[in-house]
Amino acid sequence: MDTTLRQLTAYLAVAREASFTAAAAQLRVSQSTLSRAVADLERMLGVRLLERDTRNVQLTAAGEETLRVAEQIVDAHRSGMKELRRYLSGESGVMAMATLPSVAAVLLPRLVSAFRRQRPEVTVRIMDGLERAVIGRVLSGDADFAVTTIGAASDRLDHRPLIRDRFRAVLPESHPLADRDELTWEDLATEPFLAVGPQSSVRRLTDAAFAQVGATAAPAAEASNVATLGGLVAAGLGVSALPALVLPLLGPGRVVQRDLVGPVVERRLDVVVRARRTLPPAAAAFLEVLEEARVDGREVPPGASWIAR
Amino acid sequence: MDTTLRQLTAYLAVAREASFTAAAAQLRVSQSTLSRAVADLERMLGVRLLERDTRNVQLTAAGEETLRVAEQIVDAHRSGMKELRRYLSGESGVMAMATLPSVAAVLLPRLVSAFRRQRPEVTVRIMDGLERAVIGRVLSGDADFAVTTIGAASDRLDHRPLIRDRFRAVLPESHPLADRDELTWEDLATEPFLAVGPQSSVRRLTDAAFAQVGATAAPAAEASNVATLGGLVAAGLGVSALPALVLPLLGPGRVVQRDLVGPVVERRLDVVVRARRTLPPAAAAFLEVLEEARVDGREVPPGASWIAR
DNA sequence: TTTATCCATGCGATTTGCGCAAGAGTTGGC
DNA sequence: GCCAACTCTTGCGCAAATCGCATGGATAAA
Repeated sequence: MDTTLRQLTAYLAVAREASFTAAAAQLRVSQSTLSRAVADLERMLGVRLLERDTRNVQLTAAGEETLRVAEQIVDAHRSGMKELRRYLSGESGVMAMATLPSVAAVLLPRLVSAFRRQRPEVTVRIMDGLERAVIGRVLSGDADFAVTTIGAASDRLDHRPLIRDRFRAVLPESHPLADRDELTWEDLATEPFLAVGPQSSVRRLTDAAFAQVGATAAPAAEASNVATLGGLVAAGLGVSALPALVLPLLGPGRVVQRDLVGPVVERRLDVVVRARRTLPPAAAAFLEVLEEARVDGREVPPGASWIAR
Repeated sequence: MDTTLRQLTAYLAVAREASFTAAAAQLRVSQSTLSRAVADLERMLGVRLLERDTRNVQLTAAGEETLRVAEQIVDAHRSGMKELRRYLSGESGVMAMATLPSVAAVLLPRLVSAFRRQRPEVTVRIMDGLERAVIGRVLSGDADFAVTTIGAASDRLDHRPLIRDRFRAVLPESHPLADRDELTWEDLATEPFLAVGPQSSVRRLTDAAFAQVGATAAPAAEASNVATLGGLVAAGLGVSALPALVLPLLGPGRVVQRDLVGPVVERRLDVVVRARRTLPPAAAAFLEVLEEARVDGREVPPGASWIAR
């Protein structure tokens, strides 16, 4: 047989109070319960821990040592469980997410800031990359979840829509088409087109949109970095089309943006998690913040400050 | 309600083995017991810890964290109780004793060495001093016990005889009385007497012995340090009488020792402990060594190596 | 399709835990 | 010197927890 936490806790209280009666009041059990618990502990250890006459309770040398050990054990239990409960409630721990660079740079800062104010002890880990890499992070478990476009379904992943992000046209400030409030993909097809790199999920969508209106010309230039793209547009090399969320990353160049229709093209950002896996509590808490922010199903407005509330 | 060690241990085994059946075999309980214990733990924490289909048992993120915490707690209990049992058996801990300088220097070294060989992890603390200080150490609890003469009984102390230590005469090598094999206190009374300091328990006995033979002269000199006394005797300033155990401390001077009778005077060294107090296990173990060394009631022989065996 | 394996659960027996109340011993006041 | 008050111990009975057995349901392997 081995000692139980119950016994150690009982002994601890009695030894600290130097009284069975006082300890019983403190633990809200009857005094006889403690008498038995201590007697059992003594029997199991084979030593007298408390020297008790009817007036005083006094620790023996063995009792002192047992007190120290009992304190360690009970405290390890108490603090361990407390820590665990904080983890389970999402108050502490690590929240690891993977997402596209635009989401990471534009959407997350305010949300993370709000989340950290709510749960200051959660470590937030953000890994950004292109869709393929982001999905890979989730599949490998590096990330608890992702916010990303998702090209192909997988039975190893679950996903649900989070936000719709509409493409807008991007033109040099002085471009003739900049007069109009609204452009079409056919309008863009008449101009040299500046595209993002072929790995980007955005590229898939622009290619598809042009194909839909029967335009097949290759891009005039490609840049994987959006700021570079912004610079090229500002320099008058051509026009582009990008999701609203990406626009703040265009950089300091003088460009203008316009509504883009015919057709309206959106990319959909989903929350992606591993199938049949429960999220770590801190990550679940972050997802709540994410979805509570009324982002759900909403479209990203043209301005960048849409999440300000 | 709070988690019990039973539950944590059960979860630990299941999580480590990733199998209820294997864990049950390891813990030698039925598989249903573990199934319940884990379910209870999950219910109390309000989280699913193990994702189990009929083929695999897999930890959730919460399960991983719980595993870490459970390991800490169970390990703290296991190692704490192990340490405690070692302390209680006297294998570890501290043995603190107080004793007279002669005992400390002459009697203890061999005993402590034997004891340390037997129990290498016990710290031995020896405090030496004169009787009054030694007794004080025991009363204050600084020392677990003492080996000392004990002048006055106290109801706060228990004591039992350990060893008898006979006084012997000490003379300059070339002294006329050195011819004889055996001297009397009357013989010594005819010579200048070199006494130990008035605080020493030895002094009480020499004074009493001289009084018994009707000699009342004051000592020719006093020295609290026995080596000093030895030097004085060697220099021919007079003679002395000291317990056999003290003689090895006389120092390098050329002195001789002789049996001393008329009357035979002994000091008795007792083991002194606090009344109504249990000894720390390590101290009790040392006392056993002390009393097992067949010292009990024996007289210190003239040579210093009497304990060599 | 059958078989084997694994976890969950109903059931009954046993053990454990608990409080009440009485007992025993000591202190302090009258 | 006796009694009242206080404290720990212990007998007893009840309630709850714990356990193992046997069974059921589900799935993977043969």
